[in-house]
Amino acid sequence: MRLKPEHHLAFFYARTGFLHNIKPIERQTLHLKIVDRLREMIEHGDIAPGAKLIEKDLCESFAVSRTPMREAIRALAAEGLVVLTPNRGACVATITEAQILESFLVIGALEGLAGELAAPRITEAQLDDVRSMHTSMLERHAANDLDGYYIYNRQIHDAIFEIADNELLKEMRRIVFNRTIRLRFIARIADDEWQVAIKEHEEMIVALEARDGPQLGAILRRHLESKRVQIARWLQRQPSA
Amino acid sequence: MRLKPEHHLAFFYARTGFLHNIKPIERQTLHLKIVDRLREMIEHGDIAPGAKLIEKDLCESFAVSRTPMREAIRALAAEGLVVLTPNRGACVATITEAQILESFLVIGALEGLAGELAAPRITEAQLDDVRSMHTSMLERHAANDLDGYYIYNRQIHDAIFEIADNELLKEMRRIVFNRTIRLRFIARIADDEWQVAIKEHEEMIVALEARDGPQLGAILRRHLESKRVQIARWLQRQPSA
DNA sequence: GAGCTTAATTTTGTATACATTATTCTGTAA
DNA sequence: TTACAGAATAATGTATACAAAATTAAGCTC
Repeated sequence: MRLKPEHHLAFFYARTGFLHNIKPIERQTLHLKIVDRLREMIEHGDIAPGAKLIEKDLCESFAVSRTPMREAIRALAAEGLVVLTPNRGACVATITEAQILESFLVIGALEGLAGELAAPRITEAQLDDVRSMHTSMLERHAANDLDGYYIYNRQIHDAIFEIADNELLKEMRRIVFNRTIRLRFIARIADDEWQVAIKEHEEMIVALEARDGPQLGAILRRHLESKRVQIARWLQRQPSA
Repeated sequence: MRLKPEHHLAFFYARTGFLHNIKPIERQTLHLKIVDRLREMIEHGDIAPGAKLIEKDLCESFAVSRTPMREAIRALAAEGLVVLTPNRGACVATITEAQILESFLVIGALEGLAGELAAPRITEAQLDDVRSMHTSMLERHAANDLDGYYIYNRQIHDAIFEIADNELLKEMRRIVFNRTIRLRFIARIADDEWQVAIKEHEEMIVALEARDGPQLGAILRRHLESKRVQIARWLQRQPSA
């Protein structure tokens, strides 16, 4: 049966257990290092959404005591990557279909602003870089290499945020991404949607060359709206669970 | 001498010290309660930007041990309200003029999206509520009551985010506000700017009545841009430090 | 007194111990 | 078997103890 929007995408619920092949962590400011490692593992799906984080297991896996581990978990909870329940510990945050679609609206607003700011500021050198990424992206598309395509696609969007030169804006994007990034490891684009995305990227280059902020902002908002619709369709296609 | 954009608004640097008149904290899930209290104190300016958070002092003030206090500080650091330096503890985050202006750009993007989403969704009952807040706001303006004006102004903007019905969007706004809220306790609006703000609010009501999302979004982006310019002027006017 | 070196103190970072709350297991009754 | 009660276990929550780093103070030279 199909998942309702209010249902979770965490299809399985796993106890953490002892995790193998974990690099040891150097002493001092442990909690920051643990935060990075746990975030990486959560984003990469090594720890499933909804999985409970058992302090003891994680401590043994990382070979640290509970003090820095708890500090790390609290920090991740403040970021929204983990959910705390009093006296019942922490779970990896789950995300509903509705929340995924919500997040694309927010990312659209952020990318739109990034575009508005970036276009008037871009230097010739930066423009060359973006053009080069764009060319590489087209090559990956021609080779039907979706993973490669995504890498360059991501580079272009990252570059726009860099050029926009607004630290808070980048930070907000990072936070939103943190909560939806797992999806990018599974969602595949359809061919016709891919064509549209390419076309929108062409328009972005034109707007950048024209240093037209409002125009680039509008294109990016439209681009993210396309992605949102694409994800919505992909979720529709998913077979159940 | 004037502060350069890269200089901090934290004009004084205070050691925490024992804080008096602190309500005791009930046991269990202490760190969450401490987070709330510390956040409140930081936002209200009871602990100055740049002030170092001495664990021992804070623990004595709140009558808790270092464990939950450290967890709380780590959580606040993840929110960006506090800055950690390895082996040197935590300071209340400072904010530069440039960062303040950056934050208004981001808030503008978020409010713009909120407007786009809210206008097509608003019910007659909700519209009546907003109209009522708007009327109250106008009254406070007529009475030259700036504090009262800000309360209703805030209510209207909150209402638009509520009607937009996007949890992540609200969360992002909360995070951005957390980092700039201290400013709202000091920045005063000039009379002509006040007039402009009122006019923009009138337009917002019209767009809401027309259920015109793009229009409301545009107005809100412009409204926040006005605020940004207003804050920039206010910062210019500040006598030095 | 200024500037440096070094010891004393303070503060942060980590590990462990104890208290409290959840969860699981076991045995019994229907 | 199912349902429940209560004990046993395990997990989280908090406090304290110890280690390492940073800061401050003291002493010394010039």
